[in-house]
Amino acid sequence: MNSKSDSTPYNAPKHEKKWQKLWEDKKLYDINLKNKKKPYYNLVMFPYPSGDKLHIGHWYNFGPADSWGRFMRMQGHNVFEPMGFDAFGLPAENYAIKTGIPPAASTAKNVEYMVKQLKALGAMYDWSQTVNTSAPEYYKWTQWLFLQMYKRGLAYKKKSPVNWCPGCKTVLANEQVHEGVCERCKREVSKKDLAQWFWKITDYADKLLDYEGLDWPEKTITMQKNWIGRSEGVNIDFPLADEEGVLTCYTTRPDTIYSVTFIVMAPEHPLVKKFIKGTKYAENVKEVASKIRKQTDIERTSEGGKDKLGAFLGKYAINPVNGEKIPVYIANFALMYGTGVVMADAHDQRDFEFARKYKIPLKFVISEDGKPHDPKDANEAHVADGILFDSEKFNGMNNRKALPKMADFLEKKGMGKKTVNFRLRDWLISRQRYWGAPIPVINCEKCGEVPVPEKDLPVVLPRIKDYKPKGKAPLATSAAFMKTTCPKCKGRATREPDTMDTFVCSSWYFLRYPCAHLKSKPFDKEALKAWSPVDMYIGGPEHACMHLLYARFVNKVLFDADLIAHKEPFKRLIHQGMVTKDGAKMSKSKGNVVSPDSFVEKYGSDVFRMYLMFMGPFTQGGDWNDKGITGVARFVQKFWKVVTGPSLSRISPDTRGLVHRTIKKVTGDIEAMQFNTALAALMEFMNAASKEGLDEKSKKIVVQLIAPMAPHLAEQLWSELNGLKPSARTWTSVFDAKWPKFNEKFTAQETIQLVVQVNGKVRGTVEAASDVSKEDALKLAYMQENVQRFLEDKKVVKEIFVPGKLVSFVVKG
RNA sequence: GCCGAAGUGGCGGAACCGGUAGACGCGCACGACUCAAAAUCGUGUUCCUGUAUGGGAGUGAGGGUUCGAUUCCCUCCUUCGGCACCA
Repeated sequence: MNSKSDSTPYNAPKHEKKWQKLWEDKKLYDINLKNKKKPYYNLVMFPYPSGDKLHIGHWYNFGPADSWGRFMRMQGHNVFEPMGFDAFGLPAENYAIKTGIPPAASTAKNVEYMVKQLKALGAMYDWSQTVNTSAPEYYKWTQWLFLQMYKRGLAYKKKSPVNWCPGCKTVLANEQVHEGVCERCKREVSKKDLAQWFWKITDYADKLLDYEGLDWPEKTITMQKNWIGRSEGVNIDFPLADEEGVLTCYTTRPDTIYSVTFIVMAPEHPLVKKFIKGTKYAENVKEVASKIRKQTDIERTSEGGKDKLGAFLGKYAINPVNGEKIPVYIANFALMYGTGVVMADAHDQRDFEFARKYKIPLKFVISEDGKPHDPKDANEAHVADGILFDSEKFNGMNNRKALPKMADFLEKKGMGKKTVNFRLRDWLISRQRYWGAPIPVINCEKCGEVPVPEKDLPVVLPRIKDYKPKGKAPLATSAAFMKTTCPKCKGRATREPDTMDTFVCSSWYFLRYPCAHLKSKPFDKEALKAWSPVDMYIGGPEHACMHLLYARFVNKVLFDADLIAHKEPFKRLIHQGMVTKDGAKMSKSKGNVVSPDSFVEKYGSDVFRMYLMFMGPFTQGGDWNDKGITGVARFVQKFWKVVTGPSLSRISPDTRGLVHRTIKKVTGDIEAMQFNTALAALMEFMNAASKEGLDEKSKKIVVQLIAPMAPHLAEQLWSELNGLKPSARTWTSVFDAKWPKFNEKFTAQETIQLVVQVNGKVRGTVEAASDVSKEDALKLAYMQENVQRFLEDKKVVKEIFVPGKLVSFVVKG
C-alpha cells in the first residue's frame, strides 16, 4: 500500500518553463536534416498571424499534432517538426486601412507574440528551420515559382470579373460582401471586369484525380473529386435558324435531345452581345443581364434559391435531330461552364421552371412505362429515369442505357462530339491588394509583358502610405515601385501592380521548411528526397478543395519540371475537428475568441492540451467550455503523487496484467489518433495504481506512455526516476527512450465473464476460463438460476456460443 | 441548391468485426478527515417500478434484416461544415 506521504504537489508552470528552456538550450528538437535514418516529416498547417493571436482552436490542433510527432520520435524516427507563419493576407491590410499601422509592423508584432505562445505550448518545433511567407527571402521564391509557371505556359492573363463597391471604389473579397452589399458602406456590390492572372490548374485536372498511394480521408478525396468535377458528355451543335453559325451545347444528358424545346446561354457568353446588337431585344437583355451579374453563382444555380431569370435574344436555333425551330434565351442558371450554352427541356427542374415562367412550350420523352405523356398538366420536371418515347429509333429503351448509344449516334451523324468537361476552373492568383507577394512581371511599351529575370528577384514589396485598393492594386499608386526599365529592350516600362493570392505562398511552403537555410535556391531536389513527401499533414478540413488542391497542383508541376522527385506533397492527411464557442465558429467579430494563455498560466500546457484531447476524438472537434479541466488537473496530480511516491519491490500479477494491457491500449489509441481514450486508459490505470502501488519499472513505463501527451510532466518524472539532473552528462530525454512493448502473455485475462442471453435478452453472467469450451460454457449457463426461470416450460431451439463473449439461447413455446 | 459530416445520461464522451449500452471525466448526492472551509479520500449516480433478488423501457423519429442492432439496410427529421478574393 501507498503510505500517506506528504509529497508536494506538481508545480506545472515552474517545471514547464524549466524544460522548455532546457530543450531549447540542448537543441533537442533541432534535428540534423542530413541524418537520413528513419526520417519523419510531421507537419501542421501553419497559422496566419492574426491580431487574435493563437486561440484554443490552434491548441486543439497543434497539441495532438505535436503529441503525434513525439510518439513517432519515441518509435525511433528522426522527426522533423517545423513551424512558421502564413503571413500575407487581407486582415493585416484591413487593419492597416483602419489604423494606419503598416501590415509589416502589425504582422511582425503578431508573429512575435505567437512565437511566445507556441513556445509555451512546449512542442518539439525546430525553430532553426522556420518560414515567414511575408519575408523577402521567402516571397523571392514564391515569385520564382510564378516564373516557373510562366515559363511553362501555366500562367496567363485574362479579363475576369471582381466584386466592385461603387461606394468605396474598391475591389472586395467575397467575405466583404454580405447579401450583395458592401460590409463597410452597405452599398450594392457589382461585378467589374479586370485583367487578372490565372494559373492553369485545369491542365492538371486529370492528374489531380489520381490519389494513388495517398493515405487521405475518403471524404476529402471525394470533395476534391467533386470539386474537379470530371463529367463525360457531348457537345451538340444546334445550327442557327436564319443565319450562318452554330450554338454548341454541352450536355451530360444526350438522351433528352428529342425533348429539347429551347436553348439558354450564360449572359457572359461573347455571342450574346453580337446577337442583340441593334435589335429591339437589346435593352431588355442588357437589363436582365446586369441583374444576373449581381447574383452569386450559388443564387443563380440553386433550385430552391432565387427565381429563374432570363430574356429572349430574338434568335432561333434548329434542334439537329428533329429540325424543330427553338428559341434562344439568356438565363441566370446558365454559367460559363462547358460551352456556356445549354440545351433545355422538360426533364430538368431548372429548365422546366424557366419554361413555365417565360411560357416556352415543353415536351416529355421519358416516362415510367414508355407511354407518351404531356407536360401540359405537370407542375414539375420529370427527372426520374424511365423508358423513352417520341425519340425515333430509341423509343422503348431505358434512357440510361440509351444514353451512350445516343452519344455515338450524334457523333456518327456529325451533330455532336463526345467531350469531357471539368467543373474545376483555372486558379485566379492575382489580387488587387497590397499585402502580398508582387507578381514578377514587367509591362513594356515595346515588348509587352516581360517576366522579371530570376536574378532580379525578389521584386520587393515597397512601403506605401495608402493601402486601399481602388480598382487598381494599391501598388499602382507608388511611382517609385511602378517605374522600371524593360529587361529586354532597356526601355521605359512599368511593373505589374497586382500581388499574389496567399494560397500561392502556402502552396509550396512544405518544400521550404527542410531547405529554409538555403540562400541560393528555394529547395534542393537531393536534400528533399529524405524529407518528401510530408509523412503526416494535419490541418482543417476547410482546406480540402483549395490549399490542398493547389499544393498538389504546384507539387505536380515541379515534379514534371524535374525540380523535385516526388509526385504528391502529403502522404498522410488528417483533419482535426473544429472547436466552437456556444455552438458558433470563433471569430473576432462575434467576440467569442477564447485565448489559451490564462489556462496555460494556471494549469500548465500539459493539462491544457490533455484537456483539449480529452474533450473527444481529435477529428471531431467540439464546443469549448472549461468545466472539466479540473478533472485533468486532478489526474496530473494523482499521476505525480503515484510516480514520486514509494516504489514496491514487485507488483502483483494483476497489476502486471494491467500494465501490459495499458501499454497495448495506449499504443493502439495513439496510433489511431484516439488521444481521448488513450488518456481514459491512463486514468483507469492510475485509479488502480494509486491503490495498489507500482514498482520502478512500471513507473517508467507509464511515464513513457504519457510522455507524448504530457511532455513536461514526463520529462520531469523521467529525470527523477533515473536520479539524473539535466546537467548530468548521462542525462537523456524521455523522448529518446524507446517506446515500451507489451507482452501478449500478460495482457490476456485468465477468467472472463460470459453473458447469458435468452431470446436476445441478458439474463445473467457466468465466470469462466477465457478458453472455456462450448460444452462447459453451456453447462455453466444452464446452471444459472435466473436463466432457468426463463427456460422453464420452453423449448430451446438453438444454442449460440461466441467464445469470450456470450452464450445465447433461443426458446419457443 | 450542390457536396460532406454528425445525432447516445444533467454535460463532454466510450462501446473491437452485430454480442452486458453509458468506460473515462465533469457535475450532483451522501459519507470520512476538519472548529470550519479548501484540498484529498470513499460510496452512489440513464429512466420507470420494487425493501431487495428481480422486471420493464432506452442510443434523433419510423420501419426492416437478425437469436441479438448505437453498429447493417430503407424512409424521414434536426444540427453543423465547405462552395473558388478569409486563411
